[in-house]
Amino acid sequence: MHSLVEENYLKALFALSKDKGSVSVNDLSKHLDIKMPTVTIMMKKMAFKKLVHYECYKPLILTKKGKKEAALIIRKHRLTEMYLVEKMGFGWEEVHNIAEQIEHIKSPKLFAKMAELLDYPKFDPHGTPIPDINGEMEWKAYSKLSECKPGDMVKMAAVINTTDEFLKFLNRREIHLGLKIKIKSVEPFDNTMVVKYKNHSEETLSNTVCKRLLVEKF
Amino acid sequence: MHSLVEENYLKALFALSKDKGSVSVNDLSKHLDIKMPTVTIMMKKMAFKKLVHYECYKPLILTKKGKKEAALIIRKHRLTEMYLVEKMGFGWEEVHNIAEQIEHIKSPKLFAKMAELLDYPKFDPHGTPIPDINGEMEWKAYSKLSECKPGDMVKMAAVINTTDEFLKFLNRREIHLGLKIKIKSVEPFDNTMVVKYKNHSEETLSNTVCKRLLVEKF
DNA sequence: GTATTAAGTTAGTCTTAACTAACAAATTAG
DNA sequence: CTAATTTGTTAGTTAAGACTAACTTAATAC
Repeated sequence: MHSLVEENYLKALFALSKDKGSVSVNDLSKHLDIKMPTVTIMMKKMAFKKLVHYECYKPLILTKKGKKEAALIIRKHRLTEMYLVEKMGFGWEEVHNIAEQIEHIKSPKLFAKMAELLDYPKFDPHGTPIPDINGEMEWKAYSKLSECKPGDMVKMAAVINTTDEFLKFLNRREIHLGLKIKIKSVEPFDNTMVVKYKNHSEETLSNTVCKRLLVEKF
Repeated sequence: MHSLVEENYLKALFALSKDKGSVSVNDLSKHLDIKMPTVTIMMKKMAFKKLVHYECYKPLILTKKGKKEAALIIRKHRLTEMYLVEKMGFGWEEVHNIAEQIEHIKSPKLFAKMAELLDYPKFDPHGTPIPDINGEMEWKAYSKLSECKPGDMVKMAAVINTTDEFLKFLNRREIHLGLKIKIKSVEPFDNTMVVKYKNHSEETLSNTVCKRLLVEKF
């Protein structure tokens, strides 16, 4: 099995390589808050274990094996988040730090039981997909709220770049998954949106916020 | 906070000092399967942190602080065991290894929530008392089954020295907490007991087993 | 009460995973 | 296309927590 440290490198590599497919040593270093020389050394070790493709001065690419193992850690993380919210009554803004620790627990049975009790959930409390037991995961074709037009009616599907602070902000605005939102207008200067939902009078949402909300149009 | 390693030393010291109040370096070394020189070094570090009283060539004694911190780790362990059995459907023989890992999670909220959902349990699934939030714990005055006499009617109250193997043995014999047992006879040669319970025909239990079962007389 | 054995300590080494300082390669700017 | 900047690597150090070998103190035996 892998060390806790290695698991964190795997997760970071997986998260950062979402779009480009590869990651620079520099990005990984910044993301983990670990200095570059340490990252280089670690990449060589992980290359030896066939978790990452490493060549001097080239971008880092997870191997198939590395990708799968990363996805399985993320599976444990998201199952835990879902369990904490659904079965233990935590708020969606409280679960990240706990899941960050529990994801490293070595017990297939524990996570199998969570999955069973949750009836094999496909999404975590933030709408993010939970990889299956083989590490496979698919994003539905959601749009960013920031890309919607005035007049659109949308439903909140997922939150990205979740931080406690951002989730608390959404709590204060009573914005949650499944919420139906109508877009009233978009300020052309800074792309601020005026929206209407539930019994709220019109709310103004900055572009920073709208870029982090994924919605389904209908 | 303490490292995972330090927490394991604390737990071991606490467990071993149950009766004598102190522990030898040798005992601790054997219990943790860590060589004596390493233990000595660790004891000096923990003495510096005021977790243990250490003097060269003298037995090890936990400080008040060390005792409390050990009890709080044990609290997390036993709450977790109880949660896994009561809320997730695990068997009492499956939970030790998982709890051994979860006891190190840093999240007062997680354990507060477990305690709340379990309605502030006083005992774990093996009948062992769960320390309270201040690290206080009291054993009820149970007897060992091995110390009972023929004719005694007793109720299973707790299991000590729990190992997976022993618990599976009890499962096969359908012996569980709360079970009412009648002592038929004791073999004077090896203290083997013949007992009767539920719809079982007479069962024979070795002294090794009887010494690990705590019962309430009635 | 000395000799032997067991327990405890000291000194020195190893591994993992971090760091800084210094250097090398790649990229970007002019 | 060379110069400056950014990115990446190498070398050497550190801390935690383990080890073995060798030595010392304490306990036990006769």
